[in-house]
Amino acid sequence: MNIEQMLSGLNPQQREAVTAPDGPLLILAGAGSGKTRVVTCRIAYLIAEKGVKPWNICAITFTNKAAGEMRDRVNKLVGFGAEAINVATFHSTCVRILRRFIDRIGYQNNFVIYDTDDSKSVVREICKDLSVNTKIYKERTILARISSAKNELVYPDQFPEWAGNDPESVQTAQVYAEYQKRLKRNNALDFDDLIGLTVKLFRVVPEVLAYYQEKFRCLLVDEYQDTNKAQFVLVSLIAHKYHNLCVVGDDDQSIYRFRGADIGNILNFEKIFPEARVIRLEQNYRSTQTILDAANAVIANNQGRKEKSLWTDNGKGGKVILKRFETASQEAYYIVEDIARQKREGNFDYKESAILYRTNAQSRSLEEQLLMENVPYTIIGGVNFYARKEIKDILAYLRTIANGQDDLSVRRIINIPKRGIGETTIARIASYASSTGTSFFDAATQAAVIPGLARGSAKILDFVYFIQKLRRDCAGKDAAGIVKMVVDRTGYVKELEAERTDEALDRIGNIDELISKAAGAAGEDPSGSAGRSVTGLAALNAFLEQVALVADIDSFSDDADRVPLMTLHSAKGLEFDNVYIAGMDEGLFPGYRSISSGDSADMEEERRLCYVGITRAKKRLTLTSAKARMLRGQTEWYRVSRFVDEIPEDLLDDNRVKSPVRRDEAGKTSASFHMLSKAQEERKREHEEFLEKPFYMRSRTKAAAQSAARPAFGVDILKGSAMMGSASLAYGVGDRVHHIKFGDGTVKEIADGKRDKQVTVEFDQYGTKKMLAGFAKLQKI
DNA sequence: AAGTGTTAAATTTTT
DNA sequence: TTTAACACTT
Repeated sequence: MNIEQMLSGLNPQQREAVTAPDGPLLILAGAGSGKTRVVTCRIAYLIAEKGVKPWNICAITFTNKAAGEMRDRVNKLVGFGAEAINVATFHSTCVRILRRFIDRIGYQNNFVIYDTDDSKSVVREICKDLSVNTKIYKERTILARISSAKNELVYPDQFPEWAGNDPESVQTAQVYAEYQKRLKRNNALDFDDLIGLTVKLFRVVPEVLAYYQEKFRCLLVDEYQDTNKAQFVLVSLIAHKYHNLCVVGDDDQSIYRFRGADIGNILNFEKIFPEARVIRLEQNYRSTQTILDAANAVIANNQGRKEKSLWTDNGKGGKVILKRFETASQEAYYIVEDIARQKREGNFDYKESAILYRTNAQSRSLEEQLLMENVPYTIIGGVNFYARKEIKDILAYLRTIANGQDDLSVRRIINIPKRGIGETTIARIASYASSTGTSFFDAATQAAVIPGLARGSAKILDFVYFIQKLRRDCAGKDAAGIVKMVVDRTGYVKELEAERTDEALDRIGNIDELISKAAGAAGEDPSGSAGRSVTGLAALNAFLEQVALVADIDSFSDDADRVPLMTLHSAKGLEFDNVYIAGMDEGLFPGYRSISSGDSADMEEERRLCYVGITRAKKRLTLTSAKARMLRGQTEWYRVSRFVDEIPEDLLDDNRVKSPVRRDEAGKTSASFHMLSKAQEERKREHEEFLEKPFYMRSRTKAAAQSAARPAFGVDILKGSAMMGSASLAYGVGDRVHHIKFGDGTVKEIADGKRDKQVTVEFDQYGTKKMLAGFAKLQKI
């Protein structure tokens, strides 16, 4: 594409950013301001106008998805030579560097990558071995502290000084040191090591650094607001020679502080690079002005930020819709109904209507409702695909085949499927391994000579031979073929099939997916020499490499017309015509932790998350809230989120009823509310007064919590609106009924549901629908 | 060693 | 509510 043409399609600020001369450049890109476009155009500009060689450009993102998108767009823009540009995530860029040079700092180049689960197992083991009291010092906490130390480039020897000498830190220091030793022994790196050890490599081996300073002469970093200290240092080191560092980000969208992201990196960019040029992109091409105004109003309540204000020349658009419900299921019902209606009326496809929420737990009630109404959906996130048990089992096999040094994987599968190898046997092998200084697998090879294993050694050797045979038989197979072989020969799927449960079927489905992912990865040689398909252990290694660094969001595509459900975090970087943010409740969003932490930085991060959510919407935004919802089995009560109050009223289409008598969504069925006896009314009032105080401010003694939920109305009144209606259904199977939206129909079935009766009606116009009696508002005709 | 049952415990967000 | 860790039984 012609560069003149390309530039003429940009607004002045964008053009300035694209054509800015060499030197540090900070692009403050508000939500929807065409950030990716600017980055890709700049890359094209550098190549075409500045004579920069494609292989001297390195563009770094956080997710594979972002990298993939950037890759596609760069390819289109640059054409010849584009494939030589490094477009990759922080982690995969580091892996590539380490695969090549990590032996310079005493590691092996064929290391494996541990995920958080693996790390946790290692920590658990260490705690056992060092007899750490995990009642006081939780494994999770220890792991979190190790991780944040690594994010700050604090290595084990520096940890005591860094952390202090309170008992917990002393304990953590020991675990950290041992953890690092074991990882090394297992030839493994965790996620944080990928960054941290690359930095170490650069610091310890100057010629390697010098090599990359030359190679990545032009460095571009996306989502810079999410970088942590280690990533900052990494980038600074590489950019130190040429200062050609272009960072793009939005401090208002920094939402990963909890895992070490340091918003200071972007806020202080100009202090660190005094010659930096700063360009603000404030024109938004995504949303309506009303949505932007709402977002601006919310984020304005944050202190530590770069002042900026988004605007658009899109129209004003409709107001932000705000709905308040009694319960989470009513909230879900409304959202699903509304999505269905938008689809019916031809306003928005399912895939254009996204449901966002703060916590994954909230997806449940929404999912139930979507199922009930037969609305297709996809949930993004939750348990990472590669964290699922069955997938981890298969992967452990693959790792064992690829590299017997990874004790964790070997031990994971040594008794899967059951081979009669128990804990004591494993412990014997482990101690033999550590006394002889070999890996667990190598020790197992010697089972015959391990003291105390006389009887069990045959089983061990069977396992060893099994693995060795698998290893030999990899020859000539591609990754998918190898996965298939493992699945077949272990009998993994067969075993699941025998279970005959839904869950087992699910797992089989996941394994099939793994195989097709492997098939998709086939032939893709990560070192670049495309075209030649790889087989055998090389193919296996390539696949394992790919698999280690993927997130769920990476595989999200909007091919199928399904309603996407995801957390606000996952939604960052995406956009939808019609967005619902569910659970706008104080205590849920913002979460009670950030309310009670006393650290305003926590609240500001929540607010940024809210800002991210609002700015996902292009045309229509709905915020919903519920008075009460179930949280781990208990009903908790919420008032409306403060973020809602931060939106000016004139931007809101607000259904919060101001009149004293509340009519809930169920309309007539909630007449039950008005049939309470005087005494009951009184108790309900008392209860509500008590509950004025949100749950997270009440004393948390068990007794108090129980008496709060039980003696007064609590749960009953919640379920009541639905249940009381169903206790006396005015219709039965075979009756003709009328529905306010679907018109007339015949009742086909009435089934007892969890909360309510589920009525199946065959409507004359709209076909068969299943609905909850309490909400359906069916009238006998 | 494997299966069963009990208890406790925990819940943000994920490259 | 759901999950994981632990103890106990067979």
